[in-house]
Amino acid sequence: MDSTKEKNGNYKDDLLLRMGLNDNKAGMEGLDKDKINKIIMEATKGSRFYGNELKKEKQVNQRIENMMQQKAQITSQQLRKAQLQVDRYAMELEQSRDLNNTIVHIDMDAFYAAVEMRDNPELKDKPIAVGSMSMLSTSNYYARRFGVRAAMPGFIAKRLCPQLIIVPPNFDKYRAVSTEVKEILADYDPNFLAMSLDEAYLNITKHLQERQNWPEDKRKYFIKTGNPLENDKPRKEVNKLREHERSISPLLFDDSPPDMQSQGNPLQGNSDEEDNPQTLQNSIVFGTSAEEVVKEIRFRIEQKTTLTASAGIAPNTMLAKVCSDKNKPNGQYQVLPNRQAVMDFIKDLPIRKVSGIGKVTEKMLKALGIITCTELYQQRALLSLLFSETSWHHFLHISLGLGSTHLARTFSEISKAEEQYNLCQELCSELAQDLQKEGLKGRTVTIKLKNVNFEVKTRASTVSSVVSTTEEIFAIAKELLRTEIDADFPHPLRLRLMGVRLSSFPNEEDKRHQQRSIIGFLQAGNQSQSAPRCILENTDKDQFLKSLEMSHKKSFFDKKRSERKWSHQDTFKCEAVDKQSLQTSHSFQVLKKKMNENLETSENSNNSQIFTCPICFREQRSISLEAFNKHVDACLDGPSISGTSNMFSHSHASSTEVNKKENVYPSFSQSEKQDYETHQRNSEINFIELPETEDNPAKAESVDALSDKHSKEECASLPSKPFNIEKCCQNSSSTVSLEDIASLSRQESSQPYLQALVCPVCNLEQKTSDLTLFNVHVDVCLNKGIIQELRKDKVNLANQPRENTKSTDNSGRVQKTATKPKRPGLMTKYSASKKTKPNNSRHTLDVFFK
DNA sequence: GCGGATCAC
DNA sequence: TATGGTGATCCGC
Repeated sequence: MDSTKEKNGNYKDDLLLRMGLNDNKAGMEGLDKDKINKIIMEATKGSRFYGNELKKEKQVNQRIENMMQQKAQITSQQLRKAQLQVDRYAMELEQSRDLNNTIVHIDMDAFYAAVEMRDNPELKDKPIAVGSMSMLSTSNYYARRFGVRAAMPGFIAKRLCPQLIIVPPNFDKYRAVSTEVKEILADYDPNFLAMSLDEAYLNITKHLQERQNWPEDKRKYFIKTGNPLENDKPRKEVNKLREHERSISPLLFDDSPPDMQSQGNPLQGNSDEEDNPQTLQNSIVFGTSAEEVVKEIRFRIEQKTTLTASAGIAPNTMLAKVCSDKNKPNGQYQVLPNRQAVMDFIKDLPIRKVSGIGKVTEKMLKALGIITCTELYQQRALLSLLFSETSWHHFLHISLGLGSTHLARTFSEISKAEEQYNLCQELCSELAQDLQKEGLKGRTVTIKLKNVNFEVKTRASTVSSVVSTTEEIFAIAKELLRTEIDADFPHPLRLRLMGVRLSSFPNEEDKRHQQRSIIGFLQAGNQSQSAPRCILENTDKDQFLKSLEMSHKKSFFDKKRSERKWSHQDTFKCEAVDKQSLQTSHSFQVLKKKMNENLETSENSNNSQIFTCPICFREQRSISLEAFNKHVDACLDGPSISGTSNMFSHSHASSTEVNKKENVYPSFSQSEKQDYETHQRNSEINFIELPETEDNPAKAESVDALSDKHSKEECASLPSKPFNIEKCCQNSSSTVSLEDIASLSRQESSQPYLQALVCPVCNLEQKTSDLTLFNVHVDVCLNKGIIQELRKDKVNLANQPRENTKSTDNSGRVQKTATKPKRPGLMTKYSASKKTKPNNSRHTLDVFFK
């Protein structure tokens, strides 16, 4: 939603600068900036609101003054030290740069206003805003020419534009439209992350991979024509026709830079001839590239809702968000997944464009002469001395063009026995349905439990006769679960994942059938027959992935700390029996087929494969696939849970050290690294940084903060506390000399990929030299397909804080509100401290979406 | 821990 | 006439 932060400056940000503002030419229609500012100031000056704004500004100015004083005291020696420290971290970040994901940010154009205009043709070609005289939520582009913006009070807007029509918000309607859009988005990423009614992130990496093999008719869409039979729909036919015309207009499809096509996207196989949608008479075929996918998404949104969306495509969320703004409205933009493209894009980007940089941060950085990301990077050493670690880490991420490469959703653990039983039952029900579809019955019920520390347990029970109904399966699963709950009593089981599996199918037909599935691969080593499995993760797999990604940078202790904290959210809505679920089901079939193909390939050529067990992360060299599967099953089913856990953690701790080694010896060959890592694994846990970190809570705190910054583009609060250089230097690894760092700096641009590893599951080359990341990939390949496809929205939606929650508290602090819904009567901070009278004309920019 | 500041929508 | 509401994090106290 367009809120206070809008492109050409924003309403509140400029409020205090309006007195002396000058630039800007007059628009064709509407007002020039001078005039706008004048009107706003006249309406504002002298008000209590204005007084408060002045007060707040003073505080910020004071902060800036303090900062400048601190800056004046910094010695050149301090600065040099800081530079080393920061550059070391920058190199770590650079090394972990992940360009393998394709993230899309979708943003509906002037959403509320667009909906109102769509449904009331009289509003077309008129300046409108949604909201009240007290506050506007959004305005259409016509009104924006008069300076009418979101977060502006309606009465001021009226002064700017007397003919402005203010429409009261109709959230039910917006929600309904939003649902329509989200149904489309789910086709491309069932785990998409909705930030509000009009904004969402998608990770289309997987979709792109699958799409490469799609026949044309799967990418073909018919253009809706003005069929009189559809006139019963509320929308006016005239709109449809007009929108249809626009759907294939250059505006929709010619919005990316010309160089985009030629540079090519590594994710796409057969690109060129398909890069432009082929428009036939009444249909349109989209290509297989990311750009084409996003065009398709936007086309479908427009066809379905007659509303337009803008989109950004990039290797991470931070960039994707900025991109979606670039060609707004009704446009898209891509930053190609290579470092140069990212850095070029970032180069002159004003920091204020980045999500998380608000007006205060902007102002403080501006005082240091920092406006663009390049300047942000240039001043990195200084920033590390003036800002908190959390903040400068965040800044460094931004200035390197880094951001989240996956869509983290957060969930709370499930630790109440009752909830666990309920969950279990639901999973059994789900499983029973799947079994029914497949016509299967089995004798062995297995539950899989993963606790908050990622320790995995599987417990199975085999009965004498086959079972298949919810009740039958649950009866067995419940007992297995009860045993586990009882075993930990009085401590609760703190679960983040639960899965139920049925196996031991009686006949060959079932066996053959199952062997063709992904599950067959997973279980082939353990049982001659394999099983459909229904897994629900109460934390998103991506979240898991995030944690693992982070792990190689974090000590054992830090990892454990962050693992402890998972707040709660899931939003993917599974619609009942409609087109949606059919498509989902279809995509599952595709996945299964693909996995099967990969399996065959792997089997044919597995003599020389090196597999990495996704559970213990140990490499299994030169073994057969069957043996590998046996190993995985042993890991999964093995009784030594703590052992598994240790290996898990240990492996990551080792990887951390490997990374350090890489820093020191960047020319390490892959085999040397593997040997090194093996050695580390075989040696004692002395690389787990537990004692050091425990003794040094400040560091633990900081590493957590770092993980926060990795995981999401968070707002950076700006304390005036200087960064403690001594402590930091002390904390840095003593094995890295300054010369090493210097030599590394020189190699900054050298090729980081030493050798490609081949994933044993998807059989695709993973261009990373980082074994941990590779293992993460394998793990995801193994689990994600099943989880994403079979996971249903079991989490009680009523318990969701709200859909656009984007934050996870994995900082180790006590979580206050994330998992439980606020009670309606609760006094909010705002109403308790400031609000003087109830606001009856309440309207918000975002609303719970369920 | 709590409350203020910041940020997002 | 009149300048939102809510959730989240960070940080100072």
